[in-house]
Amino acid sequence: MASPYSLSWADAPPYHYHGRPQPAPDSPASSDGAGPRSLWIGGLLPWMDEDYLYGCFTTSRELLSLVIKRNKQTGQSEGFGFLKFSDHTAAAHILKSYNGQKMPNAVQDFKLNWATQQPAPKKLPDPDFKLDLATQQERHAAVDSSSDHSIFVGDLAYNVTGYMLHHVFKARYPSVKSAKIIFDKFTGLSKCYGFVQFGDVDEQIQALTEMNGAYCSTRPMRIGPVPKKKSAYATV
DNA sequence: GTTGAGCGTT
Repeated sequence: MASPYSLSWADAPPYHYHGRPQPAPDSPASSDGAGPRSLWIGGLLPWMDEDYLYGCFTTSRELLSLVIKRNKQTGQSEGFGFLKFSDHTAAAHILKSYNGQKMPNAVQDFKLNWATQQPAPKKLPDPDFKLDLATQQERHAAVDSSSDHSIFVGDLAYNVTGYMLHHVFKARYPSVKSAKIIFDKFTGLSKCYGFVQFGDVDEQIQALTEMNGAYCSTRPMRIGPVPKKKSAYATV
């Protein structure tokens, strides 16, 4: 008999193991390694401390430091932190290979992005600071554009990850850009719903009807339109 | 039954 948990279609992520020793990062021609070197990591659960994160990235010798932001009064993790690497290339590699992959001993995926650089204390901004502004603008643009062509996916099983959801939709709709599961910040458990973002509006509309009732893992999904995100700030 | 998450200290 087949295992009820056969999730072969949501197989292990491709980039998870870095078995080969990597060349020393001491290449003097580091001009091509220029650029941002800090990553932001979010979606952390309260129990995920520095040791846990170091354990996640032991294969990266370019990881210089790691910090989790904590509430100064309570000492509780604020759910995000920063990873600093010795060069841009290493950081970019970690971002690409880890982002969206499943976190060890947790149900959720790594949520990584470029960090906004140090909040420039009381100095005049360097010319390099433009880079940071550009990065920020890119990020905001990405957020803004993420509101279009999304669908709501409910009735998900608890074990469905963003990776699985993405896979199920991407198989039918090539324009799928992203899929995300909403997790409870404190328990880390799935809230059993998520969002899938399409690049093509026609595929979005098709999916609204075609994927309603389709199975992901053990349950039929319920598809719905996404209401406008609460726009706290009017476009005035 | 269900409608979202985001950037630090020296």
